[in-house]
Amino acid sequence: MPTSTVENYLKQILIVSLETNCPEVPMGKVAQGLSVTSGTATTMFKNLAENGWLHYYPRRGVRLTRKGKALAMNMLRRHRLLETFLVETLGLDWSEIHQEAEELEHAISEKVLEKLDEFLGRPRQDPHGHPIPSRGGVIRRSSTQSLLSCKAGSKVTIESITDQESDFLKFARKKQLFPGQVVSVLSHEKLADAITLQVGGAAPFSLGSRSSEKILVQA
Amino acid sequence: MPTSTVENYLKQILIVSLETNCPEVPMGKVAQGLSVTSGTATTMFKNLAENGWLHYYPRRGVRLTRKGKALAMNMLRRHRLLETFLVETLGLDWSEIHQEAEELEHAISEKVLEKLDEFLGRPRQDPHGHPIPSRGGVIRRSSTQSLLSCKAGSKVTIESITDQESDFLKFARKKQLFPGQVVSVLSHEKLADAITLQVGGAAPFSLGSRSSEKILVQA
DNA sequence: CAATATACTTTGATTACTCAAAGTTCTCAT
DNA sequence: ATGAGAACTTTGAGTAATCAAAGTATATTG
Ligand SMILES: [Mn+2]
Ligand SMILES: [Mn+2]
Ligand SMILES: [Mn+2]
Ligand SMILES: [Mn+2]
Repeated sequence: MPTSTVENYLKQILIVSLETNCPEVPMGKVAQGLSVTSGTATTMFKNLAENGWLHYYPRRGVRLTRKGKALAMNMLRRHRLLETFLVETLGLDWSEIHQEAEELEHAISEKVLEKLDEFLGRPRQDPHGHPIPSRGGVIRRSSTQSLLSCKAGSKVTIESITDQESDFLKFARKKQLFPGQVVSVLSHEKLADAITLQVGGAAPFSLGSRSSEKILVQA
Repeated sequence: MPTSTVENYLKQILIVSLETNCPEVPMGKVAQGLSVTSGTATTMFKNLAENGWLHYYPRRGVRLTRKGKALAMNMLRRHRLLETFLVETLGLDWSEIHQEAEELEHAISEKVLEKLDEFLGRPRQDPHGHPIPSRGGVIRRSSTQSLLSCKAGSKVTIESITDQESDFLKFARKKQLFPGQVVSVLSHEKLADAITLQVGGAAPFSLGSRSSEKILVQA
């Protein structure tokens, strides 16, 4: 049985590889995502490789094995189903559910997970708009476009918010930036590093590149 | 923050002290209940004492401090609310929920617990008939009478089943032995170490002392 | 009261993480 | 091509939890 630490590493590796569209993930991204030192992650990588979860190519990165990817997908499924449960059933705010799910995902059994999925009506995305992997480990491909890549004058629909920070999510909700919302891009200044948006009938406002990158959209 | 190991030790100590009606709990009962060696429990006791969770009286036992008892009661509350959720909301069988709750109790936050309690309608007992402590750590006193202490000819109501073993619970359900059921004690042979029961219109059957001790009843 | 059994404690070792700090390799810009 | 900096690895040490086995105190019982 994998420990919860192993589960967290594998899930983080999968998340980075989905984000970058590349199966090989550098050590630094994983260490940063898990808030551990680089030495810790290196040591762990050797361990994970020894146990068949991934291939470790020193100074180049890691790549999940079939077994590692299956576990990582399952963790993503757990995490996102739990987030959905916390919002839909218990009524928690979407800005506070990530940390809760981060713990619960390791404690829930396959049996309870299945019952939960059934209870929720087999949802296909979580409250942040992220796709929920199927029981077999298949996941819908996410959009490759963020608000940052939108031209002035375009009108797009928000697919997901890729930041789990409570403060950012609270801000996003206040500005009506959540999955399903339609956004008009009023201007996009490459040099000023900012875009100006309008959502619904509310007053227009601007986002920097850091923030607009976090919002994935569909043309 | 206490680790989940600390939480398990304190909860186990509380359970034994409630069962025996005595605040001082011997090391052996705790080690056995947690399936660790006696040396491990001794080492842990010194640790728990150093951190103010309990008083340790070498070779006599331990006694929870106010702080330790508060945490232990909270763990019992978590455990029993989770068991209730697993049966009432997700529809798991009462014979399989204990192990699930044993993990989940450490992963759930106070905030989620409160929402869960509200969602469940503030239940006062779990599926095995055990009282659920209030948020303030107050618990209903359990019955002191078990089926073993019942005289032949008496008719009693089952309050709770004090064994969490899946196999025993499956057997109990099959024999209609669960909280709320009315049982007639047909005979009680002290020397043969057995009682004969009848529940509802079903055929009478016998229980040994080991088993009948596990079923608490109200006159 | 002594001998024995029971309950408990101590000791030394192991596992699974973690960090800080020192060392190594690789990349890239001059 | 070289030297500076980034990215990565190694080393040594610490924490929390566990066990087996040896040692000690207390209770039971002949
Ligand atoms: Mn996690
Ligand atoms: Mn999410
Ligand atoms: Mn537990
Ligand atoms: Mn119970």
